[in-house]
Amino acid sequence: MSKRSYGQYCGLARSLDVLGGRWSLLVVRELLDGPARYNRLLEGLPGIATNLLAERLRELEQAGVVQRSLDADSNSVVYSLTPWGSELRGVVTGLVKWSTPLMISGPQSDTFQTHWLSVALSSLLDNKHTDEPRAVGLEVDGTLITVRTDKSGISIALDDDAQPETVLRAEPMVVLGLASGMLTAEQAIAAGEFRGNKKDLADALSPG
Amino acid sequence: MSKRSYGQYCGLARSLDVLGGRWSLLVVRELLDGPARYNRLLEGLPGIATNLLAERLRELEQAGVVQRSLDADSNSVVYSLTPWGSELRGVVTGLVKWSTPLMISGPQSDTFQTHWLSVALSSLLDNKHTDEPRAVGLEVDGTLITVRTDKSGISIALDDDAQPETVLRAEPMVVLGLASGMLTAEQAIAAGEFRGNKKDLADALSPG
DNA sequence: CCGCATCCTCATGGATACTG
DNA sequence: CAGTATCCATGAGGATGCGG
Repeated sequence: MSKRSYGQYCGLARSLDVLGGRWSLLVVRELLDGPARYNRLLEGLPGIATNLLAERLRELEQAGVVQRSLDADSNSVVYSLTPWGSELRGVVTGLVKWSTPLMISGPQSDTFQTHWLSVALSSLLDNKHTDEPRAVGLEVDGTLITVRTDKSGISIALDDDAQPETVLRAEPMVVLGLASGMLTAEQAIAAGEFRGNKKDLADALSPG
Repeated sequence: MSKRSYGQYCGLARSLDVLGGRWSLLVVRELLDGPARYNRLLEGLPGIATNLLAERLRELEQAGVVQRSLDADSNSVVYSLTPWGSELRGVVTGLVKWSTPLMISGPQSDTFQTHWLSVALSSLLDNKHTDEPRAVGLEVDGTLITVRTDKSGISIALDDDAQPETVLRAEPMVVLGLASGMLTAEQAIAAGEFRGNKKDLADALSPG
């Protein structure tokens, strides 16, 4: 029991032996957005100490959650999730959904990064679908998020070059409130500046 | 940021602000089996320090995950999950499923308690159903677990007074291997002692 | 007994400096 | 850029005490 394990033959305990360390699941969250280099992870995890990130990456690699590879072009280390690690998406999604009450209230001083919203939106809207395909833009914190819905489901894209007709400029909390169903479309619209078609926006973001 | 928060406006980070502390999710696991008193929780969480359990219970209560009530009969404190706390079942289930590779191999020295198996079996078999209702018994570590399947789904019961026709006596790993599909029915049967109908057992525990 | 609170020790985490 | 080394602060673990 050197590396402080719970020492229990229980699925949850063994999962937490791997993922329960501080920052571990947040590292997984970053990598769910795709492979990333060390410094990119540092930026996405404000507050983490450099030694801790290195340690967590080593632990997760040894456990088989993360794999490191060498990018041929830049000749630098790239981290990504293994197939088994990618299966954590459902758990992360579940926690994001569960957190909705914590997002509506709570401290305003927390830092915010736009790509975190893409995880949250994927989670909250994951059973959303519409007969007519739509592409709606959200301008949050200077970044455009494109939400596409069709009958097969939804997809979230950051840094997309598409120019959707409808664009909402709003605060993260308003977007989350609308997506989680805790704000009505009218309340959300009243809280933001808009260009384009407001109804499209409400349709795209109201949970199915 | 007094009580070490991640300080991120992100659903996963805020969930972990509440649940990420050591032992926190294991406390939730214990309470998913039903309300419990302090000493019962201590027994179910071997290795936890008494002050830590008290602290975690206070934190979880303040966050709205756990509620404490006073049992009228025994005049003692009883802990249970709030409705919001109960919504963590899906997350716990997801982690238990994800942990399967960790359960097949790994240290044999870990402690084991039968009621942990009931969480795991509920998770692994949750989409199981059969046209003809069955009740199959598993004798593990001296305790009888009854697995009932019908067309509406499955239910797991501990300390049941029912006497199912089929009873398996097997090691936890064998039960989990069969339930997760990592062991075939033949391999599982070869590894255990049996009374009754082996086929019923394999049918009941093979994932649908 | 039950439900904690206190005290003490040591492992872990956090901040910063530094290096190939 | 991708980490390692170092040092200090904090939290976990274990024993014990204590009122109800």
